[in-house]
Amino acid sequence: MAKTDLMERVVNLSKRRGLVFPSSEIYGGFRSTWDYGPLGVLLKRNVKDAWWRSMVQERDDIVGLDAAILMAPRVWEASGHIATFTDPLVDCKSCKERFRADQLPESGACPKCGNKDTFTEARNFNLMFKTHVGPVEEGAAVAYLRPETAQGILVNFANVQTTSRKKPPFGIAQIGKSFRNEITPGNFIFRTREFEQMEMEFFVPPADAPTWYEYWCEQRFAWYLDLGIPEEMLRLRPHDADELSHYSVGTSDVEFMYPWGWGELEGIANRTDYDLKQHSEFSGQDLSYFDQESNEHYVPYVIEPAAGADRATLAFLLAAYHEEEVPTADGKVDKRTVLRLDPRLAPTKVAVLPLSKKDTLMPVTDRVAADLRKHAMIDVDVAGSIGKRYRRQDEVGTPLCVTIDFDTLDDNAVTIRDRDTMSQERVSLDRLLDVVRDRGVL
RNA sequence: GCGGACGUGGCUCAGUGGUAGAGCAUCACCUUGCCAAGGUGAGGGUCGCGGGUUCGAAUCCCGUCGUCCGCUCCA
Repeated sequence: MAKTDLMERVVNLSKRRGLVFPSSEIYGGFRSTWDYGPLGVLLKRNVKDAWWRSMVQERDDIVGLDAAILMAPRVWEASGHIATFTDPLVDCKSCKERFRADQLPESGACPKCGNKDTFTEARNFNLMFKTHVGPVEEGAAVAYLRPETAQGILVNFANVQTTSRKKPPFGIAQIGKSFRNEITPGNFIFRTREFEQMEMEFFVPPADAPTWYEYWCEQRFAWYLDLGIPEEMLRLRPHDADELSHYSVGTSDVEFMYPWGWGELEGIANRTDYDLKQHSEFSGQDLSYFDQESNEHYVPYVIEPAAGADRATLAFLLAAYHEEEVPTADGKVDKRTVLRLDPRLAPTKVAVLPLSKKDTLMPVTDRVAADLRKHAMIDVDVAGSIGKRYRRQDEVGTPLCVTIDFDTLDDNAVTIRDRDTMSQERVSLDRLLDVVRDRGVL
């Protein structure tokens, strides 16, 4: 399939099957905003849950946090966001090129048109959303929507460290919304002004920072592989020195082969002790750590894997989308659309399908559904032919279908049908949960 | 922000001045009973939004919002 088509089809499927809708659609939409529908919210939640599980639940050196989106404005002065998030920009009226006003002397005239003094007034592009706290819009009451979740973690370093009794190396993980007034959002949910981040700040002794940086690059790359993204669609790209952020001495991006080319999925940065030192200075609080063994104070270095939940969701969708040809009963070829999502990410885990919606099959259908429901998101579908219902489930990536037929009433068994192989297996209802669990679906 | 293209029912699209159509999808009933699209019927759009021209506009003009592509930008 042509790559340009893939994006179109995934956007189309998202709308058609209730994964992602344009926000405020009945009002004509609102740029850069998207709403996750009934299936989309499940998919995205599964992505976040998988991240949280690997970061927090399955480790004893990382703890969680949920910090406020609104923070003291001084936080952003200390972090450097107020200074570096604002770019005065001008446009050349002749050739339409855009320049940073503070770099005009270097760039001289437009390379294209050669004209001078044809620039528009400098306008400030502040990537932070500004708002006002309290009823009066005064300068003193200004506040910002956080442009990254990281600062909520960094300013809580001492709180978390003392209450959790963790010692470096240890990390704090957080999932939450961030906001950036991007000049050019686009590519569906890839770049939006409101987005959700999955960030973890890992605090380490300064000397160990390079080692941990390498470690997290490998870990994070492996996470995407483990959840089903093909290796050829992933790469780890170290930043050149001139593209490093103001806080970083080393950054690598985990990039995904989107239909429009390689694009960032996650960035792993060595933020050094920049943030903690800045916050120490601006807040007046000591944010160093005292190491009993070496008997010395130090400000930890921070290794930060920062992932985008929306980008990851999009990547998993793109990687999972397949259209394939299957033979029909009468020897012809049929097309089926299937999302080959890892079962851990699939919005619906099991579909319960009575072969007939005649009254005789409904009581047992209800019982099976009630049992499965306690363990996972399921969908009961009684409408249309059984083949049609299989296709419906394939299209949204449901790993398993449990089909109840008239024999079920006699043998107390059902048919389990697999999304990927389309194979079927007869399973006793007594063993149903175990079998579903064995398939990695629970 | 600039340039170009586009915006018709849930989806894909036809319809270029005389009050809107198709396929798919959805729902009901029937049929079928393990891999979609068999039958009958039903619901659903005033053509992104606002304004203008006209006796009359989805169809022309202006504005606006949104989408895509290319720039620009992009911690």
